[in-house]
Amino acid sequence: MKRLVIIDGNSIMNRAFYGIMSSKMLMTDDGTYTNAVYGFLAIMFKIIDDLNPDYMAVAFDLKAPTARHKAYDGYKANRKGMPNELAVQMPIIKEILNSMNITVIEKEGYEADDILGTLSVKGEKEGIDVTILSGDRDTFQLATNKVTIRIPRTKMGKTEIEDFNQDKIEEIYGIEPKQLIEVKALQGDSSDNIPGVPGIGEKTALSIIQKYQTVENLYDKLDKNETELKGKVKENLEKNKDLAVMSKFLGTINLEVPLDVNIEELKLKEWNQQKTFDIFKKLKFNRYIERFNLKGTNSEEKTPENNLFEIEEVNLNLIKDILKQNKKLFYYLVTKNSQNDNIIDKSIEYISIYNENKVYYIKIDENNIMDLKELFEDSNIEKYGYKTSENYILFKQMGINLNNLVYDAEIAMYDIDPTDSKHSLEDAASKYLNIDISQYIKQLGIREKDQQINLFEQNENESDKYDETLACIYAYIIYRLSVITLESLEKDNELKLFKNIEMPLVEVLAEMQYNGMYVDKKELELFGKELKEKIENLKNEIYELSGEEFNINSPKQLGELLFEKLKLPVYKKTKSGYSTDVDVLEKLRPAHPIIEKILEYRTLAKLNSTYVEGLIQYINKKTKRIHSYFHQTITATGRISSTEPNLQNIPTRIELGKRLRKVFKPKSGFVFIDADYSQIELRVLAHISEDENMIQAFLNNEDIHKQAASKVFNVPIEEVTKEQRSQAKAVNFGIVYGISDFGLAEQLGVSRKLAKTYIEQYLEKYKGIQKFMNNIVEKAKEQGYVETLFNRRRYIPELKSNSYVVRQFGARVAMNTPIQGTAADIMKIAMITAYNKLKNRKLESKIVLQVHDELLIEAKIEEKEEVEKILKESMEGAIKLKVPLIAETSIADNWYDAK
DNA sequence: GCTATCACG
DNA sequence: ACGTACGTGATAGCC
Repeated sequence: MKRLVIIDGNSIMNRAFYGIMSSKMLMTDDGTYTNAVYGFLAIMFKIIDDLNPDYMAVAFDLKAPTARHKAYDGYKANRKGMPNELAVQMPIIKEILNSMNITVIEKEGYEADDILGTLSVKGEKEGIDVTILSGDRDTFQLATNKVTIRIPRTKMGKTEIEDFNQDKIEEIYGIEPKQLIEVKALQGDSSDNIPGVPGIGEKTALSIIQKYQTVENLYDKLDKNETELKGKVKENLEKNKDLAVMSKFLGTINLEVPLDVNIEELKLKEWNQQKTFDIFKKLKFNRYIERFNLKGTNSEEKTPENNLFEIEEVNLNLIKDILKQNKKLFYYLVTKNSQNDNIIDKSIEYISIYNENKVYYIKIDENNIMDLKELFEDSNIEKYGYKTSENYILFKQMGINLNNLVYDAEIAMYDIDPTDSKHSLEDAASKYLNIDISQYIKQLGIREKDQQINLFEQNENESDKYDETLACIYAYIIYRLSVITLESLEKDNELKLFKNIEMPLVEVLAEMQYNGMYVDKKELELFGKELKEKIENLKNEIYELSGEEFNINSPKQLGELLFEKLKLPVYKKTKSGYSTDVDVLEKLRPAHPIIEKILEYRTLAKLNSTYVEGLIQYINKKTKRIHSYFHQTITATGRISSTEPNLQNIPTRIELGKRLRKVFKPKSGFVFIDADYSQIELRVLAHISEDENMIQAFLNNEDIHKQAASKVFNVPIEEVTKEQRSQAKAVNFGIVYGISDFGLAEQLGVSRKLAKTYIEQYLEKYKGIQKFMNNIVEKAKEQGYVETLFNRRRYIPELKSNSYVVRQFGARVAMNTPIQGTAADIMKIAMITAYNKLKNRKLESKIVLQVHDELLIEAKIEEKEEVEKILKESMEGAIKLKVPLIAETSIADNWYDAK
């Protein structure tokens, strides 16, 4: 006799999820729970072992409402949605079933139960033994002596099963299985929110059905007053006939679901080995891999995963020989701290290299430095590395020019997902390759340094061996990452971005860091002294006005003074107490003379601590310059960021702060050439939205904020007041940020209603922008991400959030990222172009700083005209848009005057 | 290590 | 009814 097993997918997943949850939450490296999937498979494999079925199918519910929902709003209304930890596992189990060639059946408008029922009838008709595997007893109504219901139960961590066929059910309940529908009609079912007849429980319902067989017959007899029922029970039954009839409908499993599958198609087939292996590997289901002896293609390789890795200490000449054929160098640099005043205070200790399933490490010293130089300067050999900007500088400090750099693993991963902040090779190995590096090293029996606690046991060799092994694994990981991430970039249409923009930019940013900016330390210290004197005076004035001494820098203490002692009005609160930020203080300014002093104190304290004291410590003793890091893999939009120190937020808006820029100077014989993109983000917006009005404004070289004011306030352009222009400017900013009336109102200090009319007016006049904003959010929801003009991608999972606030944020991000990101891409192109022109023409002028829409070059006086032209042309010609790109340049002897 | 604040585009 | 402008980094206070 042939046998068909039909599994109730949702109910078994549910069982498995809650069954295994308590003991341990299984998880993959990226934090996806796998416990339900694991448990489901355990149950499924057990039934396959037990019954050796010929056919198999798994039925799932779909979200769409069924006939039952349509008939009764309350149906399953008290069901909570499944927890997210379970929901994420549903697609995984389906994928696995798919790889095992086990049929998954789902049908819109029907529940899994209906599919189970329909298939079981079909199977029985064809003379097949049927077993239904389900977690709940609702399916008992389907039992016959050919259709068995199997219920798994978890007891003390072990799964036991119980089978129910017609005989067994009759024995237990004293009625036929399908009469359970009648029982339920009277009794109801709280878990599905089926009402039943009030006052009737399991015992009563069962005894009634035992006597009267069906609901219809019962009511027939009741009508004719032919029953022995009496009292409350009778009364309730008579009063609630409607409920009983509807409950019967709700509780009846549909046996006639229109399914276009034949039993023959459900025949169990060979698994797709590779696919199943890949998934199990990813889920870390190693026990299943072993149990079914699954083999994937990569398991034959010599990799850290299977302990076949060979590590060799070699001479660099061997590597040079090998690479004569290969032309691809996968390397990782190990550094040590340097006592010198290096720009990055490290030097190279040794290098590891991967080549064709072998890894090598080479100690670097005076003897082989020339070999290293030859290798890395060879422009016929492609370099594949990690944190290559830092590599570039480390090499440069040794007199080596890193040539033909084609791949940086960190940047590749950043381009794939710029919002992922995990950048380490450990994270990458686990995320992209499913390799657990620390586990692997443990397997080798090498202990980490900090685990070698006992001094007598401490072993120099072992500690070295640990570092060497790790470095070798890193080189191998870089190789593997290059394969997988380049594929991924190609798939996402980001390969050009990576190859033509991101990788060439590495050298530009490294050079910027290497060049640094000269700072006149004496002048900076003098400025600091001036600040400190003023701060001291202000401090005393504030103490006098408040009548006590306190820490003005402490928002807590300041809040207590202002709002408790002085009883000033509270406009805004923070999580931890009163807000004392500028907005609040500005409002309070007329209320008390102390406010003005505090504001001034704040400004000066900030200038002194962040920009005077802060900057001084970064002046390199040897070069007298500041060598900030320019990070390429931090921002969500593609912009560069700057740290240690951040040179992208040196004050400029307030005059006193701006004076700081006077201490940034070119070296003697040089000048600063500064260039600023004019309105780059609005120009980008005009281009991608194709808005006619905004394009015209830029083509005619109009004042864009003035034009906006004229549109928003409906006045001729000549009559726009200063105030109106400034308000419209804020609207333009708002548009770029992904406008909200609240935000604009806050910014302008007007009512939300007024802000709303501004926005409506604006979008009414700039129809193209309105269309763009709507479309981009829709598109982002559909595909899950937005892109810049150069296909830089940012995923926006926020759009799927349950929280309105988070979804709104997602929408603003969808609007802002293509604008800010495209502007960032354009600037990167301009930088690469300018850099290459300076380099190719062997000019001595150097790019020293980028501030998003501004580039600063330290130019040799003799080269200044040529360089100014290069800079302007590189920026304006970076790409041709529907509107011109304008870069305004100026030449000066310090950064302050270069504006 | 987190929070509040403030500097920039 | 809810509670928001986009993207960053550094410092000081406080637990």
